[in-house]
Amino acid sequence: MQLNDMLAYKVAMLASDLSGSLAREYEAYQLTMPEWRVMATLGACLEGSQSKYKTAKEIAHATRLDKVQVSRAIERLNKNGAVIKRLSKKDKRSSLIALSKEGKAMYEQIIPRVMEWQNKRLENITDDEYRVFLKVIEALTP
Amino acid sequence: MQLNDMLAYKVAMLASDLSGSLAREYEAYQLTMPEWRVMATLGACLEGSQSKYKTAKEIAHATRLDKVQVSRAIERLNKNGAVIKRLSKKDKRSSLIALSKEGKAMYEQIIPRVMEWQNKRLENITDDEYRVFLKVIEALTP
DNA sequence: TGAAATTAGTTACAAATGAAACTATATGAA
DNA sequence: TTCATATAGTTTCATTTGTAACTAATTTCA
Repeated sequence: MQLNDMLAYKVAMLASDLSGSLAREYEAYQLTMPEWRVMATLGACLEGSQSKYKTAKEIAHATRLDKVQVSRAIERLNKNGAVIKRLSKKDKRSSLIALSKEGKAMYEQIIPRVMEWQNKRLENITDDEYRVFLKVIEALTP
Repeated sequence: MQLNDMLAYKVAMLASDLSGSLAREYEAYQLTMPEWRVMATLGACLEGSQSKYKTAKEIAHATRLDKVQVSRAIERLNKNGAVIKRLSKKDKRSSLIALSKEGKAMYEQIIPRVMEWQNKRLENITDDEYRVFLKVIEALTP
């Protein structure tokens, strides 16, 4: 069996390539990958009717980062003014996090770049193929 | 845009899940992921007509690990007797690496487990779907 | 109630990682 | 040749990362 044939290896290669390539879109804003994921999560929830505040736990769940990474990302984003933090009255152990005005502006600058990056990556792939691709990803994820 | 919709994120999640899950198959042999990849590369080349010896550079290329990781993996595998190392006469800077007898035996124990693991993962996916999946991976990789 | 167990988030520490410097050899052009 | 440049692989060191311990608050149920 060739390493090339191996599923986990192939997917790991693709992931590392995609992540690295995508990172170039937000590195210009001095964001690390965990930081960008936190911002993306907070940005996404601005659109729906839900609260714009999320706890670190909710962010960890949405991004699938562990709580230490989330804590560190929030700390840095907060220090740089991209997110605000207020103590939850309901549960004094946790804070409620949201994008600040500056953070929202940054998010809105980055999102189109990410969309464009993704569209470019997908341009040689038909809708049908992509649908199957997503379905297989779904099926491979337990 | 939801984080969930994002290509790079989805693939990264899948990769981390697959790698972690596969790792359980070789962790029993005290191998780290780079070490397993090195062994898999050396094991795969036993089958063809090619030489069973590979340089660290060739291994780095095949595994897509960087040379530092390869150097460290080889060092540990060599210390544990899984690979042998002999100086290349052609180029005294580099060594030729191959699986030792014990290393080959270990490889042959692990490979069926990896195959089985992979087949199990793929069991809900049709051949056609898998073919498209691989094709999309191909198309996404520049 | 209230003591025991659980949970949110942070901190401290150890292991993994990666970039850059380094050693030894090889290549190439003057 | 010989000097400059390039390459293989290792070592060093700083950063990243993940695990485990910790603090503070909350929940559970006897």
